[in-house]
Amino acid sequence: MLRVMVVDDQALVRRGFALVLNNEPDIEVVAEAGTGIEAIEAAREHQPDIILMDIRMPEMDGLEATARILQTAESGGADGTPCRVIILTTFDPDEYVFRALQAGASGFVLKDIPPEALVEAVRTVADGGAMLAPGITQRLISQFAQKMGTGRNLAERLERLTTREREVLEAIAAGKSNAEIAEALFIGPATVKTHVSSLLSKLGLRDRAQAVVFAYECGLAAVGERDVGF
Amino acid sequence: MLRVMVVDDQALVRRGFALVLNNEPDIEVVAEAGTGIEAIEAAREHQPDIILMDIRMPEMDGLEATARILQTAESGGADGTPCRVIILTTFDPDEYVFRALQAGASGFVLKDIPPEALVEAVRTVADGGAMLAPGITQRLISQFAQKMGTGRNLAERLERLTTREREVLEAIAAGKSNAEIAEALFIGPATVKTHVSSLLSKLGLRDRAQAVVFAYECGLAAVGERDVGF
DNA sequence: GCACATCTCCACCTTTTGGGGGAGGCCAGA
DNA sequence: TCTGGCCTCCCCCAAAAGGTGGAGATGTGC
Repeated sequence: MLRVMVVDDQALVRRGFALVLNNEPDIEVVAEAGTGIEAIEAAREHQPDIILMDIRMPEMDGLEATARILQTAESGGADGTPCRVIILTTFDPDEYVFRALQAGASGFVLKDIPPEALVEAVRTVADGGAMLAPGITQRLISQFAQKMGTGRNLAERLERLTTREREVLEAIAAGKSNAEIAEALFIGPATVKTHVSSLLSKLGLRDRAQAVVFAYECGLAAVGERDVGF
Repeated sequence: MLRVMVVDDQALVRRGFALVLNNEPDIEVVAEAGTGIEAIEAAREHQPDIILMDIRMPEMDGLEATARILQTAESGGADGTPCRVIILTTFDPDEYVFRALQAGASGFVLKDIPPEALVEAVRTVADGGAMLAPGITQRLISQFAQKMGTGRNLAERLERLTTREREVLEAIAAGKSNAEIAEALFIGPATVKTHVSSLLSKLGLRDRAQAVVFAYECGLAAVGERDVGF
């Protein structure tokens, strides 16, 4: 039995969703909340599997509440069910989607979703999947493809470099000094300087700082690969 | 009427999908293809609205074919319908998803999808949305949140900087030299040096190259914002 | 064999960078 | 009022970076 909690500041909306969900034999609405604060308390008390969360609410909005609930759920740890959140909203501005996914939401659907689709979304998310409104999925894909696709034209310039020069460029993009690069590649500092000069000239760059920018822009380096512990 | 093309190297699979789709009053399977090469030709000839594309195929795989079809569709331009592709596969390794989205696919679903869901996916994608298998959506979200989330802890370090120092850091991340930064901010070169020294020390960095890395990692700079024309 | 590219290193030089000071002006909060 | 942070700029200096030109040792392909 899927234990669901519905969070929305409008009681009528809550009742509507609860009705639809309780109509399913394997779904049970075990709690309701009207504000973010209430949601956090109720989540702790009732330990639902799924939370349907509105964004606009008094006291604390749904995104903030989502972040806090999922955060404590993680730190708590001992839960058999990690509890997953589906954001339910009337609008779909990018910023909301963005923050919702950051907060750890597993779904983001619009309130005009057909009842069957809502039920399906709940089951999908409970099953470990994620469910986004089609338009949102579309935008997520676009952004994803864009981030990954920018490298295409620049990657051609990359091919003009020799293997060694690419290795040096990678090291530069890791924030290494010439001396550190020499050590890492088991070559002399003078050789590193040769490679650096060569790759800068081939790529039309002026200094290693620009080389770092180039490495990120063309995909040779990517955000998240590196620990900035230097 | 939605004009659909089915691409799969197994004739039986094609017939199966065609049967399901032709059963819908508003959907018509107008073409079939058994290889990537055939798919490209058939797409040009029949101009379908939606293509259901298998990945594993002889001669040319579905991802390559997808990329080519969407590329020529873009360059062709004059099409009323841009033609959208749904990848249909038995497996879902990350690499495939990745390349599929890069190639421009609007959907990525597994072949064990229920018939109704497939029909819904076709309609959704034809409507401008996108449809991914729940697990894939989940992973896409994770990656997205990860990319965006890395900034959190680092962004705190950012807050230790003064406004001016952040501006200088942004300029550094744009590949500017101290002299160029001075010009851009209407201050003297000496002042720039002061700010640079200060921000490097505050962030625990050694040189401007590391500062560029930091800017990208914490989200101050992002791939795609910059034209690497230097 | 010869041409060609790559990788390795050297020396010499100029420019840039980064660190350590110090100093004046400005403004907000105690 | 005075303190402290911020922005501005200066000096001097050492280290790092970048450019130029040259050199020997490998290959690989014609």
